[in-house]
Amino acid sequence: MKKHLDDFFTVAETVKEKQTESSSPEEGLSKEKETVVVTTVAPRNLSASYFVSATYDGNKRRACIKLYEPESRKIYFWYDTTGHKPYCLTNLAPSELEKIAGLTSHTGFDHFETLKKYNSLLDRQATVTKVVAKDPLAIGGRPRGCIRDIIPEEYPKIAGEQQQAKVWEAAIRYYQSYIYDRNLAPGMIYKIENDKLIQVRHEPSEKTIKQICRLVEDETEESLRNIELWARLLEYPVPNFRRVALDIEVFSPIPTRVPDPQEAAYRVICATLLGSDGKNKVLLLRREGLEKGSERLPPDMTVEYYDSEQKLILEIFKALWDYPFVITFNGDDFDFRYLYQRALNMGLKKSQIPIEVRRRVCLLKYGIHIDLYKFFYNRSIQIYAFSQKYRRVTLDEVGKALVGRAKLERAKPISELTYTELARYCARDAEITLELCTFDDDLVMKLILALTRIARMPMEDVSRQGVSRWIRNFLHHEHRRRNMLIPNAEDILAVKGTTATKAMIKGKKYKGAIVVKPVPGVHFNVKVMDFASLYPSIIKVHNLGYQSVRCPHSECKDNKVPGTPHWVCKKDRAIESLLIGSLRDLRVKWYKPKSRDKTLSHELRSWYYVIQSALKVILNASYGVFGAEKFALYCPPVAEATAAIGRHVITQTINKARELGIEVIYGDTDSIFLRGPSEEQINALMKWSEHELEMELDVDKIYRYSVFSSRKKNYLGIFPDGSVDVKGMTGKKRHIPVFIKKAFNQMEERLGRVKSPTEFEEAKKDIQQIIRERYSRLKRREWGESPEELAFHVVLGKVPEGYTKTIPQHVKAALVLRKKGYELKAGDLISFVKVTKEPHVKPVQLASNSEVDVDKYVGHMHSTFAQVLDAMGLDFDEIIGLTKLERFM
DNA sequence: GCGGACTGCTTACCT
DNA sequence: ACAGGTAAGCAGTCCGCG
Repeated sequence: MKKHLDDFFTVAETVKEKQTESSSPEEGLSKEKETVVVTTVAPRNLSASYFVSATYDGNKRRACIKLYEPESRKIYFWYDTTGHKPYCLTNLAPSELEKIAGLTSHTGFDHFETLKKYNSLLDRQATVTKVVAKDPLAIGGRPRGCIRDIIPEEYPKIAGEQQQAKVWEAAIRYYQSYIYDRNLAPGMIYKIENDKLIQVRHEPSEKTIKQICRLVEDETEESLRNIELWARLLEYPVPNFRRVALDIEVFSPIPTRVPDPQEAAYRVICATLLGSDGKNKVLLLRREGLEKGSERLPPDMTVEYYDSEQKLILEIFKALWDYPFVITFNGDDFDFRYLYQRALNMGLKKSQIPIEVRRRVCLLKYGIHIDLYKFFYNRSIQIYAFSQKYRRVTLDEVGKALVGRAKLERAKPISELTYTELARYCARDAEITLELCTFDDDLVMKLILALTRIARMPMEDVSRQGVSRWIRNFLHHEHRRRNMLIPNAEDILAVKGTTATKAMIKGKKYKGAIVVKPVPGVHFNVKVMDFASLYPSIIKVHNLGYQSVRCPHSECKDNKVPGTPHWVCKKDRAIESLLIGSLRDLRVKWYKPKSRDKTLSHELRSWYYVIQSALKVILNASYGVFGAEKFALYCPPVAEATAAIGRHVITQTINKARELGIEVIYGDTDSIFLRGPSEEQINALMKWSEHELEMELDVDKIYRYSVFSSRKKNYLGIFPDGSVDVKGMTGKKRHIPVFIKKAFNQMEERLGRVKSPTEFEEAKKDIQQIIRERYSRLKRREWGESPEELAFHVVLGKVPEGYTKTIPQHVKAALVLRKKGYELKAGDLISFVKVTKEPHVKPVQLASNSEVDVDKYVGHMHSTFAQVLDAMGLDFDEIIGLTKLERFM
């Protein structure tokens, strides 16, 4: 039954039919086109395999699950055998629906079912009609004539104002609907027995799950059950992913221009296939007059020369039919799209192409395509999983930051490289790509798998979509599991309304967190306490969710949210509160400590680290999504209530600290900075928080001393080991010239050596000396051969034409570059120097030392150091030797 | 016509 | 396409000034 790869082409059957696979609003319309189904249909019985993806097969008209069998390391397709069909729900009875023109006669219509669902917005059972269809496109996805549009459009014509027609759950992708209804768990292990998909239990983890449940025993029974469900998902082992990294190079007649994949007008001249199984092959296209070159290639690399581009591409395709996982960096928008179009251009049949091109993504017919560009582009991943280690999402920058490997420098355009230069260049890209998903014991693959399990979505989707989709999906799943109607966003908004508080920032929807004005000065022996996951804790403890905030019960209206007109339900637990609360508890009480537990095996610890990172990413976004308009369960009062309770919590805590005689020198959102608190005072505050607020307040950091000016979000903290925590200081910001940063770093180093107030006085003198020295170097114009170190580096937030209101300096510099023939995109980093002549900026590449505006740089030094000097009672101008009178002139 | 006070825009950062 | 709050620099505008 296990078909060998070489048989694929023979099994492939071409079916001329409307393409009906996975309709989705995001992907828009599928054009009528010839589709090919290449099947590796699972045998009637298949051993334990990982559920890695799900789709809808338009030809078979059934859900299709992709299973990765870790022994053979192959993908098998299992097609639904339960007869599950796509549907949507409506409030109209079948008798009413039958009157609607074009509904029961719709070609995709199947039948009606009447059922009961719980409407959580109104807290009552509702009778709804399930409109079952033959395929998902009949429900929605076409521009006109979908069941979900016909019902609200046609019904008023026959019924007038009597009743409003409502449709629910019509925009859920079919394969997601299938996953929810069958309570399937993507990322988990299944086997096939007699064509039935059966989940496999992993016995060794049962013990662990009992342990976890004991750990959180204080919770309600419902929480406990929910925690157990999550724990079962997360405790399962991870497979080894057999994968190949792919990178291609394309000829381009214009060196600065990347060929357009829509046209694929130029030859594919090189490709690298680098497998996790040792495959390491560079494919080169023979071209006239091209030199071999003298570069040495790695000994384990095989180089193959091709006379025909078609053969080269077919060799790539062979790998795409073979590997269960294919990794690219930007394959969605370039490599796969280009290969697909190029293959069509040369007359290959779609059945010979292993790629499925959609509007925004490129998927594989056989395996799973992970586009790491999309994954690393995800802001939450960037910030919370990789703590901003990379800023711009380029292979070079992410590679350097995470695996310490940069792209190869290239002196010539791609098209002019010799064979060996080209091979090395392309191979390096593939190496970085593969390493990005193998480093730290497959961290990235494991992270994607953990998120797949939590979010209940296919690996392809979870690696491409944002955190709001992940959260939406696990909440949707929970709705279905509990037979709850999934509300429409506009209904939530209509019932719950908007916000009532006034934001500090113009244009924001509601008031956010509190930042306490710092006490300026140098404070020794500082302890920083903070609430573990403040907002998720609030959501958990205060039962926040769209159904509970402003619930329909009059008896709950006295349960007010401080500082708002909102109230919270006292009767029913909101599912967001339950689920986010469970995830919080699991992270804080189990996964985070376990990820540091040295008694565990390295392997287990690394998996626990991955899970705690995945949970961190989700928890950090779990409050924000409720205030995000695009979130499917958008509910501004929930976000507003969360922030309001947060303000209440921090102010109460500060008050209590003062009551206990502790001096609070600063605080931001969920943290308080305490000067010289005693052990007893700390303990008293922790106990109070536990009892009064039901929140865990812990000592997060200890500073030997800290340095505050009067600025918020701006301080230095010196740890006991002498390392320095720098927050918000200009001297550390990415855009500031290296020349200024160097002096700032010197100062930082000096501060790290200070152990006592007496020593601090010594350091003050040295710091003044550091500043004086840098100042006079600037005045003497001693910064090196070129003004490189004086360059500011500012990211272009949008294309230069996008700046209509003002033209900031970096844009002015960018426009100069453009004139010189540079191509500029949003996200590009512009480096420029401040010069004396109009328009006072110049791209660093074009600037010379003589035109530098030294006084501007003195000004920048002034403001950079003022942030620290203010705290020390020093003045920049006095340090550099200006008298008060001179400053005036 | 000019300069200071002000607002708004933009980027980078903090939680 | 998770949120709001803060700092800083500059662009552009308004207003007073015999």
